[in-house]
Amino acid sequence: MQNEEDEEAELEVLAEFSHPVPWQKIEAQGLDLDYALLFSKEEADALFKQLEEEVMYSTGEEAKVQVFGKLHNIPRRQATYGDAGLRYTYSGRTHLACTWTPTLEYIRDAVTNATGHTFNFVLINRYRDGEDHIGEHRDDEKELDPVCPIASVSLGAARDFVLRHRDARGKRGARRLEPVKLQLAHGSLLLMNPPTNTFWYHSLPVRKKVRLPRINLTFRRILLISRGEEPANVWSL
DNA sequence: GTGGCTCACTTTCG
DNA sequence: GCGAAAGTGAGCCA
Repeated sequence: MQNEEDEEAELEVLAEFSHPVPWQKIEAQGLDLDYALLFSKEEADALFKQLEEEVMYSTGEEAKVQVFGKLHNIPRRQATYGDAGLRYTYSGRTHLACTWTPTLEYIRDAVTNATGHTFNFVLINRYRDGEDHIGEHRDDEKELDPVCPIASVSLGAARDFVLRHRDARGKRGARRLEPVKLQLAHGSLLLMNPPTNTFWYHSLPVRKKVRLPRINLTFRRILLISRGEEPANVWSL
């Protein structure tokens, strides 16, 4: 009897977030992605609005990066939230994660419900319009749990997302591997499964025609460091 | 000491 | 005008 009640309670919890998620699998050499629409338009609209009110983005020196000897403002806004005490470094600067907000916890739990994975950290990138962007990079830091995918939730304007194999980059790519291009929609979830981030770089290029903002949340699981004080290095997409 | 890697802006080309 | 690609260096790390 008790077991039946437990099962019922568990089903209620699951139902809170359960959406019929029709996953789309995207595969190439060393690349393994799952893409789905996680939130309805109405729910995504509401979440976007709440995040606009709740999220506190980095300012000042934390929002700058040195590239080729010159200091630039990063072409987007960034914030980090997560379990207490988690830290990360960005271009030589260490940041402390803010504690979860109710909206971030809701989205995190929805992602967990849809994927079966748990996350202790989220990097938030806000792209004001199509001029804001991020260059090619990988999220392959050793502090990330190697078996846990990185889950990317998109809210707001749809933006192109481009992946390129590491051997196809540079003046003359060693191998002819076509880039993989996706459009990340409002309310969508993209899972980057291992070993994608070992072999593939990803970027969010400039798109002049995009006039509206986009908020991207990349949920990760950072391994807790038992000794030493090395911070985790975390990027984005 | 050395080599690999990283970041965004500017310029060039199609 | 737009998008893609190349060229640009200081700092960090193994």
